[in-house]
Amino acid sequence: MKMDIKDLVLDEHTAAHVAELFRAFSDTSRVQILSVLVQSEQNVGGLAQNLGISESAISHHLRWLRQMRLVKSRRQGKEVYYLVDDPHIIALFQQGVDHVQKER
Amino acid sequence: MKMDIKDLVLDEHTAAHVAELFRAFSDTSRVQILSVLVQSEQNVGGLAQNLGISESAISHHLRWLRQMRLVKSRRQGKEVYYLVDDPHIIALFQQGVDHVQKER
DNA sequence: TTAACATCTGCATATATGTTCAAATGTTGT
DNA sequence: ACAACATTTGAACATATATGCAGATGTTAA
Repeated sequence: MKMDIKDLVLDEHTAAHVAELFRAFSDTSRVQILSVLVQSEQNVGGLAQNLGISESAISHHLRWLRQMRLVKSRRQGKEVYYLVDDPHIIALFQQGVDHVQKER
Repeated sequence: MKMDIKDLVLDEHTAAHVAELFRAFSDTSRVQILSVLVQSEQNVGGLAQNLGISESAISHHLRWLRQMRLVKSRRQGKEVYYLVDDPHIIALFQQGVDHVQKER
């Protein structure tokens, strides 16, 4: 029997989801945000202050990450704390960071 | 001594590189292309035919991936064969695919 | 050198995306 | 209820990105 290339290709629907997942890590600001949230819980203002990005921009990114279910949020008083708690996501992200840092 | 959040944040330069790496996997067409090239060598025409994407579009993507050093190319006659041969990249990609496929 | 085929390239363009701004919403303490 | 603070939201805008098209380049066989 013969091996068909089409059997190797991800169907478009799955591929779109994979692309969407990786898109979460494809922006400099989001990478910086996630580099914190994979290690410790943090609120919007704290992130904005430490990353030098506006609170609004941070919030937009977090909304996106929340809709993708990549971060969890918890309100404590006026503040909302975010974190990444999925070990697979953390591992995936860290692997990308490691690969970049190994290249020098 | 106290733990500063700034110590957790990836510097902008590194973050930009990480984002760039993940951007390679952040487009549906590229994901489909890579889903083949992580498993077997393939040429431009073959990819175009099996993915239903124009040869020009495929070539544009491959140029990008080549510049990122994520794929290797080898010319055999008129055809140019591409593949992904870095085990870390393959693992990273596969991990993303696995995560999506586990979610159903 | 031609012809035929495969791939690549630059440009144009439509769409997607990140950020800012201003205003809205939510929360706490007075 | 009000003021003060934190976060969210939607609209507008500027930039980035994917793709098609037309032509250029590379390769082989005659």
